[in-house]
Amino acid sequence: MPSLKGQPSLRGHGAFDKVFGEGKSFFQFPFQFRYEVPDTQGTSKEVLPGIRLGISISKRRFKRAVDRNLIRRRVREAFRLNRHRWEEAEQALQTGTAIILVYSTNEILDFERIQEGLCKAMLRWCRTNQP
RNA sequence: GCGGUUGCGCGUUCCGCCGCCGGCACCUCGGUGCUGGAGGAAAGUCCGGACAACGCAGAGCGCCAGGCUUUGGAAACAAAGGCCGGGGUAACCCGGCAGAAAGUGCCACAGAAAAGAACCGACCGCAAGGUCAAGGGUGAAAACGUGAGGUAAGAGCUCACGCGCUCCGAUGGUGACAUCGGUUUGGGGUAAACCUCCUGGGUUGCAAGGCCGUGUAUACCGGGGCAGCGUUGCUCGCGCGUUCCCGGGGGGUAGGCCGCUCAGAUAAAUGGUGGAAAUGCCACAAGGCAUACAGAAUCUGGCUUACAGCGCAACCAUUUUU
RNA sequence: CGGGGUGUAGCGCAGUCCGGUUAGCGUACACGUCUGGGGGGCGUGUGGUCGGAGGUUCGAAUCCUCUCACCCCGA
Repeated sequence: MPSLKGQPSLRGHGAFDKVFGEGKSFFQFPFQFRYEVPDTQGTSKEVLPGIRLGISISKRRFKRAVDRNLIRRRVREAFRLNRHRWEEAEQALQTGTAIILVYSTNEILDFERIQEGLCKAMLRWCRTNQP
């Protein structure tokens, strides 16, 4: 998974399983957006502040490793370039949180489409976080 | 010029901006600078090797792989050559290679018979019976082919020529083998059926294996200790022993480091965007579209599979001109 | 990254080791029949590139090689 500067990426079997098991989710094309519920009695004490991002691309959908690499890099680049748009919400968090983007379509989308979908998804996450 | 065959090689390049991973050096401790950063198949994991753990006196059985020759190689395998079969006008390409006369098995249907065969048939004979394997039909496959002699009829029964096999000799070649001569013989197929012979392989694999840390119930073994019980009424001694402590042992839990590499990974870094150039296709033009197959995970030698295009060399066929 | 397995009617499976006669069974589907009707029983029938491509063989679902899917196991 991508190691973004200053923001550790989401890694380790335990972390992934926790988000998939306990977290909430919604769907915004082309992603299934899974995120960790922030205030769980302060159990995540070792976690650094900010967003930890995980990207999941199914081997079932894309058989070739080249295709999975391409999609993952496009998603990560889109996240990096548009990060300023949800910076306020990110800094409002007291503790860190984890997000997993599950790429849920069978087509390899170009960068513009991925960027559009990612921004919509992130802004939607910001709204659910601060009502 | 056009088309083709073979062997090699390349398989996009450059610049601007914003970024990623590793290493090194500074230092205000998370910034700055320097530097390295996917392939010919990295792939499939089909064979090898290194390396690691375990096993091992020596040998055998079993299993797996290979099987013409020479050379290279640790082995897989490769290159050149030989023979056989197939494709192409040609250059050339593709496939195969010990043993079926050591033995066992199988050969459906059809057919008399599928391996030491006899139904129809031919001949002798009144008949019983006997001799024979030419011709017939079946089948994927039927017991050397053609001609002549021979015979009751026939048959490699004999002869000539041809084909194949065994052995011997000569010449050429390192050799497989080729050519020629002689000799013996004429009894299918299948070993990607069992098998025989020769050669190679101990087994399991980096999730191997080692170190550190975390740390809970305790089958079992050894040592120590309090109380207790037994051994004679008591003491010593000896034995037993719930529980406690220490060590061994097996079972279970989340993680880090080494192995692990001047690419070197905790779920895994090489990207995004803009502009030129090159090549191909389309178009009168402006211009437009496309640039393959595909992404390292201990390293390495092969094999196989995928692959848009382009360049070079040799050769073949065809057309035109000289 | 290493081991290992499975592809056969719409669905679930035999057959593959040891090649040959018709690729079989259950279920589903269609028709007939038993019943006043449903359910169920009985009978008949339809339905197969044996995952794909080469090879060995007279002959391949079966043997050999390559390839494509899917599924297990191993910190």
